[in-house]
Amino acid sequence: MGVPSRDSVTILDVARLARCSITTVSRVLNNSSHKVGEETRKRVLDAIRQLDYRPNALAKSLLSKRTMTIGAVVPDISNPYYAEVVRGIQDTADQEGYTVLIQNTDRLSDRLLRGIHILREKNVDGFIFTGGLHGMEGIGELLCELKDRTVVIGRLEENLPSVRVDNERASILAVEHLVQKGYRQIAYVSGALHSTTMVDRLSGFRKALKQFSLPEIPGYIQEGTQTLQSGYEAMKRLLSLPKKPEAILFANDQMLFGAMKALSEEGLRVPRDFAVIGFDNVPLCSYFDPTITSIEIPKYELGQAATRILISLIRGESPQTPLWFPVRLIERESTGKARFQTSDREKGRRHHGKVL
Amino acid sequence: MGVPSRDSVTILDVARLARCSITTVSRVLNNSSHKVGEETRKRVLDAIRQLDYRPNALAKSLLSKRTMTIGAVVPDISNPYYAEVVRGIQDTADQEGYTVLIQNTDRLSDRLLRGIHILREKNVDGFIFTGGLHGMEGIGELLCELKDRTVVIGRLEENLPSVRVDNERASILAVEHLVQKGYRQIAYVSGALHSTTMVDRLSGFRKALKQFSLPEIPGYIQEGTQTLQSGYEAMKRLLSLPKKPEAILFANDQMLFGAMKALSEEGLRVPRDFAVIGFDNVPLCSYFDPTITSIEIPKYELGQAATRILISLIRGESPQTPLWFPVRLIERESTGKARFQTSDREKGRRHHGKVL
DNA sequence: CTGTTAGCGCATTCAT
DNA sequence: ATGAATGCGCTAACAG
Repeated sequence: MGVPSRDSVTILDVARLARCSITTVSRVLNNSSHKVGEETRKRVLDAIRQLDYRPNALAKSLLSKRTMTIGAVVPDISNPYYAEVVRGIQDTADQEGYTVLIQNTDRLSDRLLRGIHILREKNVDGFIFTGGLHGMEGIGELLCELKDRTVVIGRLEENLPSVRVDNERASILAVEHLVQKGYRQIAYVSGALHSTTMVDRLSGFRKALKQFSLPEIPGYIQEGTQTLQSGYEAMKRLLSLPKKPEAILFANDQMLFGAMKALSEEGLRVPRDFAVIGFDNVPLCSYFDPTITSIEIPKYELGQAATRILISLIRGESPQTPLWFPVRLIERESTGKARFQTSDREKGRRHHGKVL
Repeated sequence: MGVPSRDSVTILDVARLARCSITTVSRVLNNSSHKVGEETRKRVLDAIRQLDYRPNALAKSLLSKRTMTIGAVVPDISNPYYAEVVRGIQDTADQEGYTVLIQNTDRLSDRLLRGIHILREKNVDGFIFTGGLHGMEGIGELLCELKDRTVVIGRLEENLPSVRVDNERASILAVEHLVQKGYRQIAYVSGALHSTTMVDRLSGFRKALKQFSLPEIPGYIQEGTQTLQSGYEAMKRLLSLPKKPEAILFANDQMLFGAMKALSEEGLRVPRDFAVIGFDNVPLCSYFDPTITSIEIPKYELGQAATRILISLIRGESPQTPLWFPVRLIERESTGKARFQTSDREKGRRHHGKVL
């Protein structure tokens, strides 16, 4: 089926084979409201099939000013968190006939700018930004220029359409959970603070300490870089503190997993010696030993919603925004009973050091 | 800087402001070999800046037949393995001024077809395929049509330019390592066999058994689906076997991690009770407890090389292909000494059941 | 050195 | 019901 067609079958070729004008071909192609004779239509359809004709999206776009392409600017596609968000974007875009162009920034402001530049040059119909740069200069006005075709996941820029999760509240939720479980000396391992998400999670943690009248002990807030290694290192620092925490909240699961290694190296166990809780609820959480309590962020859904909003923006509609997404705490073993909680008799034995 | 320009500044606007013809503008834009007067050039450059003019890639492409876009067809971008490959593709493409359009197939043949269709319609200059569908019909001739602008990572189709790793040899390497460590009852947990990669890893395992004169014991080859859960389940099945294996090779690290949970649920430990070895060498391997021996696949480099080859193909060159990439075995604790190997006195106590 | 012109492939007036 | 002509923004022949 299909002639060994050269790649450049144009609408003109079809018209010739169907013995009609390109206008007519165009009409059956886009089933235009203009009436086309049954006879002719059939001939056209036939010609299209025979030639394996596919309309050239470029030419169409040049005319219509719409490329049916949206641009997504993300920190790093190989980061599982963003990979999931992007998948949500792609699937949703695909359903609506859009295609997605991705730019990685590695959280570098010049790469962000460059990414936007490239996407504009490629005439994308709209933009989705995620992985906000905290405190980045100059980006604001640039984005405002694109206000009518941009959606932000998070809060890169206040007055842009956006899709969000309440990271502050999520941290509070986590601390509340720990408090209910009887933990009071709570430490926090933050991610790098150039992301608004990480800024919010940290400030949520601080608010929670206040709210539950917990002490903020010096050294109990460590900053990592979202990586396994940085979690490992942060944990080492926490372990070297004179007064060790009872529970630790990590700004993402990766750092938590890194920290687990630091713990096992010292013969310490979770939740016996420490309670830990993570952020993101990656699949491994339910397969780790012990299973890990974590705050679930609806990554795929964020991408999906952002795309839906963007497309409706492109269509000239006025979608509701910002759209808030709920976060949930998934309780697992890692925040179970600690040794010092097993019985009243053991009270006071808390910090007598590890037991082999 | 920059007038609040409507988004439709064309080359004509620039020409008018610079009081010259669009040709001249075009010339300074692409620093054409045609000489342009210093005076004029300056005026043009100025106009461009004032109007914040950016050439329309669409129009350019329509003319040049080149979109500076390449299409990548992958199983699933949210799979960390492919996310890494894609990052290699994107970075390399970006360096060369190309942009990347990604299509996810979820390993469904109709989505593969659809993906190719979309990419052709968008006039990508070339294709990269990865995550080969094993035994897929009809795709061969379609791909051959695109032979001069397609690179395959793996072996989707034999006679296409490609970048490969020797997955068969990798399995043999793994088994060899286990044999050297003194293990002989070796089981294998495969991934889903619709991917050529998984087919090769399995056949490599079988070859290795022969090569080292090891027994292929019934039930010692399990098939999973690359997920944590399927690894967990496969391990459960292995544990229910009358004669349990001494060592297990997993076709990817995810399944191995899932299996670790099954082991710990039974109070079994690695490498004390079982040696395990994975594929892919994901970062977590060095942070897990115990650290995991794994076969490293140069994912990023594969994407990078495929892109380089594709671009040189597009340029009409004749790059060397197929290009083979080496695999390495990264030895860690998970293939260390087993209990039955600790001393000669313990010989014969091998399968006396677990010890708490 | 600079400008005029002719398309690239298509959708869309406006005629017929 | 059908077609001829126009132009989207740009580059490349081809004149001057």
